[in-house]
Parts: sequence; structure tokens; C-alpha cells
Amino acid sequence: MPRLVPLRFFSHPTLEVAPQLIGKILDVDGVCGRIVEVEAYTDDPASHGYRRTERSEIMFETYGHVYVYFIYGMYYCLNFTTDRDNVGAILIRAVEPLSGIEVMRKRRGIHDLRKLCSGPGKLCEAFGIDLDFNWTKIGERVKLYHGKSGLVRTSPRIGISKATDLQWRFFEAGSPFVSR
DNA sequence: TACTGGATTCACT
DNA sequence: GTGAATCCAGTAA
Repeated sequence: MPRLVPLRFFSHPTLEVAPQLIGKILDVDGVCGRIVEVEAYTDDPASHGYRRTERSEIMFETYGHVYVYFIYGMYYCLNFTTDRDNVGAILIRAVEPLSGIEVMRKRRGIHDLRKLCSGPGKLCEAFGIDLDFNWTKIGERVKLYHGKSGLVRTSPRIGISKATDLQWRFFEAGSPFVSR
């Protein structure tokens, strides 16, 4: 079994973490992919971290957390926050599907392996990622669900709209990768 | 409150 | 190569 990447991996400077993320394996409850393209964002004008707003605050406050944002009215983009001391996040731009492929195909509605996760919006759809996963943390089991009186929040910061139960994990590149 | 534009994708030409 | 789809966050007023 490949070695688990510790949370502290993400505590280092964004520009150091980003290249090391290439080749690592993202596992969201058995749906797995090898990261093949990332984009690092710090405090430059092109980054949400350029201004501190309610949305971007997670980039300032955390590392090893999930930051998802909605774009172009249709797509989500998956980021992981980085750098214990500064603002930073890394956008996952593309992954190579390794397991849970049938689940990905069903979610994406296409069969072609090459088109499943070859873009930020595509991989979010394939992994079933949306805004609900904001502020969730790598390694922690996340349980999100409906309550009798409406939405149940697992944290004061997360508004939950559907049943979810998952865990974000990263593994060191290992070949061959065998999922559970 | 209203407006603007966006870390994208895909169909169509 | 081009343009449409689509809606939220941020900003200006």
C-alpha cells in the first residue's frame, strides 16, 4: 500500500508544495487519480488570495483544507490550501483516473478515459465535488447529512445540502496503485 | 441593489 | 478557432 501523505506536507510554501504534488494520488473514498497537472496560487493579482474576502479567507487561515469555488455558472474548481505562514492554494487541474472509474464515468456521462478528469471542471464532476466540501480537511472523515429540521452543519462554516460521507487522502506515488 | 466578469467546457464551424 | 452556457462573488453606487 502506498504511503499516506501527512497533513503537514501542505504546511510548506505553496511554490514548494505544488511541484511535489505532481504524481501523488488523490483518494476520495475509493475514487482515485494520479495528479498530473496543478497550478499554484499565492498573493498575486490572478489569485483569489490577492484580496481577503469571505470566500478566500480559507486561503489565509488554513493549510491542508479543501477550497472549492464555482465558476462560469457551470463548473467547480478544486484547490487545496497550503503554507502555514502565508496565503496560498493549489488548483488541481487534471488527474489520471486510477480507480473508481465506473463511478467517474457515470458522473461524467462519458466513457473515454482520457476525457474523464482532463480539466479542473471535469475532475470535480468525476469526483462529485461541489461547494459543500469547502472547509473540509485532508485526512479527516467528513460526515455531512440532512437533519430533521433542515440542514445539519458539521462545522459552523459549512452549509450542507446533501448526504455525504467521505475522506480526503493523498498517497505517495506508488506503482502499481491498488485501491481498497 | 445592480452590474460585471470569471483559475472552464463543449459543440459547432 | 469561436462562441455560448450559466450563476456566484466581488465591487460600485
